[in-house]
Amino acid sequence: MDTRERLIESTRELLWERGYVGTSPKAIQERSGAGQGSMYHHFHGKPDLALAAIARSAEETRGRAEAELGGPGSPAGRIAAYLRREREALRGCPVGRLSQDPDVMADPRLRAPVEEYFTWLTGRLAGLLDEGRASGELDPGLDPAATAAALVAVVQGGYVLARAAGSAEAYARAVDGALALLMAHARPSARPAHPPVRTAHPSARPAGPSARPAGPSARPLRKEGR
Amino acid sequence: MDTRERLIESTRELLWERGYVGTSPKAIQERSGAGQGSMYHHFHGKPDLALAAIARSAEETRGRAEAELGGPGSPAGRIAAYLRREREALRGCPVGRLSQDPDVMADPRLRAPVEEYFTWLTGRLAGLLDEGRASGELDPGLDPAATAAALVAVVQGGYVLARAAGSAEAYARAVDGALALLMAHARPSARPAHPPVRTAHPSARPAGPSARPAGPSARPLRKEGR
DNA sequence: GTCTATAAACGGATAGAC
DNA sequence: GTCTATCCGTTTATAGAC
Repeated sequence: MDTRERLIESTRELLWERGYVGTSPKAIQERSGAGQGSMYHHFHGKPDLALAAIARSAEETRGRAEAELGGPGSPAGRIAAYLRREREALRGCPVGRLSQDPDVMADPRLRAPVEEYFTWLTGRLAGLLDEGRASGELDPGLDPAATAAALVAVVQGGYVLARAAGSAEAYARAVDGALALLMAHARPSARPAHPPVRTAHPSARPAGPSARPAGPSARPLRKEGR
Repeated sequence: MDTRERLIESTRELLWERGYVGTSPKAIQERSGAGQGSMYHHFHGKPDLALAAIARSAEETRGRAEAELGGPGSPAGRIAAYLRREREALRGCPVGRLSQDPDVMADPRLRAPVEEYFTWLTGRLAGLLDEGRASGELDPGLDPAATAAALVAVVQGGYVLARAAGSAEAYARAVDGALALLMAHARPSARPAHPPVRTAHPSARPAGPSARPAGPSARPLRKEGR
C-alpha cells in the first residue's frame, strides 16, 4: 500500500473513531507513518483528505449493504439478513457518524457522500419492501418509503443504544424488535423457519381485525429469549 | 441568571451543536460572556463543566419525555405522542449526540448520565408496552423490551436521517413508519381515528416510486384479509 | 468573583532543501 | 515524493493582581 493509500485508510479509521473535528493532521500522519510533507503533497489539506476518506467509506459501506440486500432470498429475508448482519455495533456506522459532525455537514462536498448513502440505502430498502408487497410476501398496506426509513433509523439508532449501553447487545435488541414488528406483516410461509413462529397472521385469521388470539406463545421472530 | 448558570447553559448549547471535542473553553467563555478566570473559578476545567452540562441535559430531556409518556391517554397513544412530539430534528438529540463522542464515553463520569438516560427511556417505553399488552390494547405477542429498544432507536436514527438529508421530514418519515408497524399490533379501537401516521408538515413528502395504492387513506394499517 | 498575563502543547498549514 | 524548519492561532490551563 503506497503512502497516499495509507493516508486515506488512516483518515477513514480516525474519522470513524473520532469524527472530523477530533481528527488532526498530526494524528493522521502518525497513524499512516507519513510525514507532514507527504500528506500535503498528496492532498491539499485536511478537508481534501477527508473527502477522499468519506467518499470511500460511503462507497464501501454501500457495497457491504448491497451484498446482503442484493443477495439470495426473498425481499423480507434479505432485509432481515442485512439488519442482523454481524456489525461492530460499538464502533458505530462510519457514515452515519459523520452526520453528527457540524463541520462535515456544513461543507457541501464532504456532506454529499453522506446524504447520498442514506438516500440510496433508504431507497434500496423501499424497493425491496415494494417488491415483497408485489409478490405477496408482505402486507400491501405497508408504506415502503416510511417503513424503509424506520428500518434505516433502527440501524443508526441501534448504534447509539449500543454505545450508550457499552454493549453490542443493545443493537441486536433494537433490530430484533424492529424485525419482529416487520415480520408480523409477512406471510407465515415467508418467515424464517428457525424461531418458534406460530404467530397468527391476519391472513391466517378467519375474520375480524380485532381478533387477536391471546396465545402467549404467539411471539414473532426472536433471536434470543429475554 | 448568574455567571455559573450561564456557563452551564452555554456549555449545554455548545455540546449539543459541536460535541465535546468541538467545544473549547474559549467558545464557552465567549458565549456565556464569562471570562477565563470566572470559568476556572466555578469549575475545575472542561470535564467538570461538561459534567454539569451533560447531567442537566439528560435530566431535562428525560423530563420532556416523561411529559408525554406520563401524560393522558392509552399506553400506545402516549408512545405515539412521544415519538411524534415536535422536535428540532435537525439539531439532533442533546443526549444521544454524546454517545458518538469518544472522549465522553471514555470518561465514566461523563458517560453515566448518557447511559442512564437511555436505560430509563427504554425501560419506560417497555413498561408502557407491557401495560398496553396487559390491558388488551396491544398484541400480547409483542416483546416489550425489544420493541422499546426499536422505538428508541428509531428516534435516535431519525435524527441521523434528518441531518443527513438536511430535512426534518426524514425524521417524521422514520417515526411514521415505525408507528405504522407498531399500531398494526394495536386493537383497531385503540388506533387513532384520523388517517394513519402522517405528519402535517407544510411540504408533502415526495411520492416515492412506491406511493401507496389509491385506497382510502383511512383504511386500517393492517390489511385484514388477503 | 473576576480580570489580565503567561505558557507549553497542539492545529493546520507553507516553504524550501534533498 | 519525502523531510525538516518555520509560522501563527488555538487549546487548556495556571498565577497572581484587583
